[in-house]
Amino acid sequence: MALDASLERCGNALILRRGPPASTLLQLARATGAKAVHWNRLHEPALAARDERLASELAASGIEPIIHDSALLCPPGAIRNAAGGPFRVFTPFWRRLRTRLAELPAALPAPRRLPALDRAPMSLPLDKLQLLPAVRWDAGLAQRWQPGEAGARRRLVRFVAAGLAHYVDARERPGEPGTSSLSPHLHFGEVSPRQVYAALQPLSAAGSEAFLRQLGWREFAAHLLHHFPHTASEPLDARYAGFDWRDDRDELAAWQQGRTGFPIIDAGMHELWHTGWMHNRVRMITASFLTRNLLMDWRAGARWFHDTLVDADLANNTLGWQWAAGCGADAAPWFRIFNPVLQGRKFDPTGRYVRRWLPELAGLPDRWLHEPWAAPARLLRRDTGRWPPPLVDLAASRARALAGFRHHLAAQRLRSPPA
DNA sequence: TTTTGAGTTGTTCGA
DNA sequence: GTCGAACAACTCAAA
Repeated sequence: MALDASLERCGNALILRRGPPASTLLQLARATGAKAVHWNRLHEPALAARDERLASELAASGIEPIIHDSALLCPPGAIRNAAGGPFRVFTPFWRRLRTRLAELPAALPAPRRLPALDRAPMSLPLDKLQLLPAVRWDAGLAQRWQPGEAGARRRLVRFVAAGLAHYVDARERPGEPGTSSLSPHLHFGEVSPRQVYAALQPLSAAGSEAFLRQLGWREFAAHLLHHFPHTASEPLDARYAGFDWRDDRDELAAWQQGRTGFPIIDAGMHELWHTGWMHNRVRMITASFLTRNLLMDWRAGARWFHDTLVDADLANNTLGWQWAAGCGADAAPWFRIFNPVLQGRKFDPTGRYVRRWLPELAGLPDRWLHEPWAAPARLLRRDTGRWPPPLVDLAASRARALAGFRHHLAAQRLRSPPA
């Protein structure tokens, strides 16, 4: 209840209600004599449409809707290419957005006082909202995250002071705390990208530009979903619309539960399950594995990530999965298939990440850590002996994917030859 | 207006 | 062991 605590410090309190947005807010506005309702704009298409309806219903009842823009550095409709259309390639998009950052209005501080009402309206108790799952799978999340503005602020300050200088090198190594871990806080609006931009000033520290560029990806994802709202469920690259993805429930479950036999994949899926978060490098490796080595529909992977990530964000998730599957804007080319053994060796060379999430492999020497099936039998102790054999053969599954994509794209060309 | 070059995140193969 | 080529096709902006 971090928000309630913040409001209390301003001399006020949070009021919880449950019901259809317009009628619930109208009732509350009448009970308190409010003349206006303020909120921040959301850009996810369904939520933007809901809020637009809400605004017109409030206005029709004489309550002024006042909408603020704090979720993004720049509203998605505002960035256009020379032809007036949306960008579909990141770098030109980022160059354009980058030139506009200096003109951003500064982030305002939170108000010190919010005068309390004479008669406090009724609030539902928090547990009435039933926000927590009946089966408490979420115990590990509380250890990793501190929700609320204070937790977000602390993370931002610590990252700028200690993380930024090593960001360029450390951000690719999942075994080290090299990234900001701000994603859930940004998603829930506990810190705004403009506050992050302000905290990075004067942008002279090593890593500032590289980190800012990652905020640029967040903007690009929102930009794409805004201009191409169908991409949450359909590929942006229409050539892939009819691709015949495999559908194997057992293999999907093995991937979800981290039982593929590939340590970097399984470590990632365990990290996701236990903390609600996964390092970005490992998101790419696990997504490449599902969509290419297992040749399964990116939407199945996107759904799992959306259900398990604490930073689950429709725009970012869609961009990431379509990138990995090769069917999005500026996507990985179809022939780029990550090899989980090479990726593991390259980005987790000392095995810190794999050993943290897969303790049964902790005793294996670095040399074999990313391919336990190839280790000499004398090194496999009883605990590592139960390690599942690889779910697929890497070379064969790679060849299957390449043949499948090549065949599909050739058939597409026959159907619709280039103009 | 047309041409040209670059573009987040790789792997494999053969010289 | 190292290195370059091949693996395609398309967007965008600068020249």
